[in-house]
Amino acid sequence: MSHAAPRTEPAEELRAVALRLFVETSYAGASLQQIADAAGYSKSSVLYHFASKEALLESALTPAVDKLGLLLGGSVGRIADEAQRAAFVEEFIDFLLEYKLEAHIIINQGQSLAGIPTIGRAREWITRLAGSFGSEMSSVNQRIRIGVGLAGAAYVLATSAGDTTVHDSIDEVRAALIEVVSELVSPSSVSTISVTATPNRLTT
Amino acid sequence: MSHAAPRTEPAEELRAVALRLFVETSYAGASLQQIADAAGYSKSSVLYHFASKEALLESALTPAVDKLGLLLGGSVGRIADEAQRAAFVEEFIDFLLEYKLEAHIIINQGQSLAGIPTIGRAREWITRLAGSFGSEMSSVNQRIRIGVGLAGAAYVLATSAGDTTVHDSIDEVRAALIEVVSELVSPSSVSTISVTATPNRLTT
DNA sequence: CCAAATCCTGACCGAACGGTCAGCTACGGT
DNA sequence: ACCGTAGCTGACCGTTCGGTCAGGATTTGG
Repeated sequence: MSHAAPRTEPAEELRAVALRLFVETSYAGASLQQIADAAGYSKSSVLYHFASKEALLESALTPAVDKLGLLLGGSVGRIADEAQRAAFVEEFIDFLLEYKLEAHIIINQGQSLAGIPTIGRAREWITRLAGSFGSEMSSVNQRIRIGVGLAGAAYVLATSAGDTTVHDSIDEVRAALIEVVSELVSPSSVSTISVTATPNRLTT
Repeated sequence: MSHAAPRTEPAEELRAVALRLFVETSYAGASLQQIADAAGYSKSSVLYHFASKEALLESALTPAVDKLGLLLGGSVGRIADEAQRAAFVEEFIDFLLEYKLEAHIIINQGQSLAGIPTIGRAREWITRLAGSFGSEMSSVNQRIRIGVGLAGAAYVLATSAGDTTVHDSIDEVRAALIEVVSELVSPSSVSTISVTATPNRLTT
């Protein structure tokens, strides 16, 4: 059955192409025809591999949402601890780095796509995450810090992925994001960041 | 005159409804029929007031983009100064507070709508803004701080507009946003931020 | 060799899209 | 009374949408 792998699996390539187009144009704006053309297949072929446009979206998002559930399900109660929170931020940034496009869709189009099961799951996880942060101190200030940090980080990553410009090293971006989000989430103790902080270093 | 809800001018109400739907669903996802239904008019009536769907979007965004140009055009050179940068952040947050939905569209759908003139103008302004920030110190760290701050602030505002839980006072949100974005943009001088009470109430 | 399964496609469908147009009503100016 | 115009609408047009279906290739197993 699985003798040779001549090229990347069609379903996998379709997922990747669809994900890209769902971010560039929106889910509603990206048509099956565009996805098929971009992947080099016919529209019928797309619907052979995936029962519907919605199924294609779900199939493309499922790995990310599963990992999100794993990440939050395992450490949703331990965010209160100051030290472990830093570790969580690092994990979360890595999650965003791995699933830039998926995160972008969930964040920016999550509201209108809340009816789709996988999206709904993701939104529940995020709500639970926000709740575990807010249970400790639910001041407006704290909530805004968390919102700006997480949404801002996700946006910067997802946009840099689809856009031309920046070709910074991933490690640099990762370190900077971990630093700034840690600073936002835990305002008091910035100094305890174990990541190499490079303040104001010129690249050229 | 025997219509159900409309008290304001038809064109103005159509702009408002369209703006809301363009954010909730995307520009591509919101149809003229939906907009017309939501506003209590027929699709033909929408196209009587606005030449096309694109013209409707432009008409709805123009005030915000004009103000953005005014804001950036007048103060693109003084951002380098540390003290005036704080004032600029305050102005910018007020801009975001006044034009939440418009900012959300420009940020989240700007890439796919770059061909539309008004959107293009807005994106040029933002590029110039980022450039004026980056000219001083273009480290990866700094660029990410700015990106997270501005995008995060805009996202938090735009989402809170269409979402639940609005019991936060506007002034509280404003103060918190100004504080956190100032902290992100000017990492050194965090301690003393004087938030002047500027009336951000303007009838439109 | 044949049958079954896999992959892929063009032709086609009803619905919805953005947009055009002729015509309706209401009303102010003369 | 008349007319012009502003506001609004239903009917209609061509196109594209997501989705169905029958069937052409190609491979595989017996």
